[in-house]
Amino acid sequence: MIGHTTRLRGNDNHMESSESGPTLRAMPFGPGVKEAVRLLTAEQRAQLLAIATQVHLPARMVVYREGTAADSIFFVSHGVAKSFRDLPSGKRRIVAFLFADDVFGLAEAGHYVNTVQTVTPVAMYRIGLAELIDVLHRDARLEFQFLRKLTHELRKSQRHTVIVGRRDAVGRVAMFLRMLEQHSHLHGNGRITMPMTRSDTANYLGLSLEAVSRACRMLERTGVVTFTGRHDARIVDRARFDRLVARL
Amino acid sequence: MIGHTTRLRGNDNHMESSESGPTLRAMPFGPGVKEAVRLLTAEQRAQLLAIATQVHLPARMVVYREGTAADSIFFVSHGVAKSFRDLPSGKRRIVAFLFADDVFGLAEAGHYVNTVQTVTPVAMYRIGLAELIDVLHRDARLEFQFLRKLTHELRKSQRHTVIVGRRDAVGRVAMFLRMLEQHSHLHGNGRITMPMTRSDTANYLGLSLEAVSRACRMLERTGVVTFTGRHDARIVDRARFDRLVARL
DNA sequence: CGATGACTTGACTTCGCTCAAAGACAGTGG
DNA sequence: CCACTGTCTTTGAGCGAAGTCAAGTCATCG
Repeated sequence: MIGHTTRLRGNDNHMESSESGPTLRAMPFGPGVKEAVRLLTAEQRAQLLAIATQVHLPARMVVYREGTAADSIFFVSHGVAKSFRDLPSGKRRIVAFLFADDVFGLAEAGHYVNTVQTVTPVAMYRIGLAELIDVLHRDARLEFQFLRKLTHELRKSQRHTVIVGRRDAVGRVAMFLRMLEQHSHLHGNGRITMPMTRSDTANYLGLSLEAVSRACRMLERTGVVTFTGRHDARIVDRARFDRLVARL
Repeated sequence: MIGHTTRLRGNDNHMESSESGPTLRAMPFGPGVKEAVRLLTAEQRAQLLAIATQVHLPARMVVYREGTAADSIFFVSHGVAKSFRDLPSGKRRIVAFLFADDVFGLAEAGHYVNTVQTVTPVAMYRIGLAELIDVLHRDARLEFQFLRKLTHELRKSQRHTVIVGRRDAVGRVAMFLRMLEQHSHLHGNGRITMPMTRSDTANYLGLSLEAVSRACRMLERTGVVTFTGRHDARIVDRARFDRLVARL
């Protein structure tokens, strides 16, 4: 089910330097914090690490295919993947991009509903479904963090629906850039990395890849964004950019 | 925050004939069952009932508004509501329709993210957020059912995104009818009730209401569906209907 | 350095949106 | 019980924006 993988057992106890177990990131329910934060405590991460297998995949590898029996769920620790469905017409709809601190692999009726494929090289943790459920049944606090994460994902999906519902291509691309910016805001100040292809972007936004290309060119021509290389953008005119995003 | 309501305390213990507390409906993770089922046991429902307030609302009432402080979550027991956001342009996007056994009111940073308004008269349970979290922290099994429900909602939202991503109006309307059919399959055999207006349907599908109207007329003219009254449809030619749904 | 795949650009078509007006329905009050 | 009225819905004409088809350019990796 999984392609070629390099497996490192994560259960030889003590945490590694940069990696100390699966993580989740989400917006909290309550007031106060207004952006997504890491949800799990060190102990909770250790608890998950104990039943996890670390997996490294190169770019463009299929993690699992739609319809196959689901036995594991996955936690992204580094890299980007895409979750999609191929439609009868041959078109492909990307349902979500998966970044660090995201979970994927939640089944329906025992089978995965989407196909997941890496976009960049990805480091992730794999946990058997049965083991995870077992842990969750024992630890309500930990389970609650999953509830928060799922709620967060639901909102993201709803936002995605709103984006796709827009009529204008430039607006959709602008919203997409804004979304990516938040995921790569480690770089700071308008620098955005778009690891995925134009085709992936189009499939995510419900546009043709030509329309995405034209929209990007338009953003550049009007001086709102500059592209330094195909996968690196930079917001130049933040005010006009925000106006494009809001105008829907 | 809530409009005019008729409140019946749900915590005078013993269950009423038809209503014995909040419910959830979702597709299970594991194999076997292939459709959404009721998730909660009688004891779990009673447990929630103990902290719930029953609320009855007439049609077109706002339950809560986007951006207001979130202190409760709601369980629909009967009727239909819509969850939407009003966009800067004045357009409205309906993010979900809420049916019996659905939950709504999950907050983000202490505030509701969408506005919820009843479409038909709605009977529902209201539970204080603090009380619910308290119960969930005490009962991992119950909490797990919420996890299943949330996962189910995430899938529905993803499907919604795919629908909205379609280009053709008739296909989108057909998928919408199929969705409604599953929610009213109690009636059985192609009879579908559409409680919402054309305008609501349009806002849900990302179409203009004229486009929805034309699509319905088209479906009728080509003999795929018949409309007996504005809010009642019936699938006549199932084969061609399925082909319309699939052709995307 | 050459080839494959990704991206851009252009011409033409299509389909849904906008604007506009007329037709059905449901709830209200006489 | 029925006419009235506001809302919801249908239908039409014209326009614009994105899709499709078709070349041509660029980059990336062997």
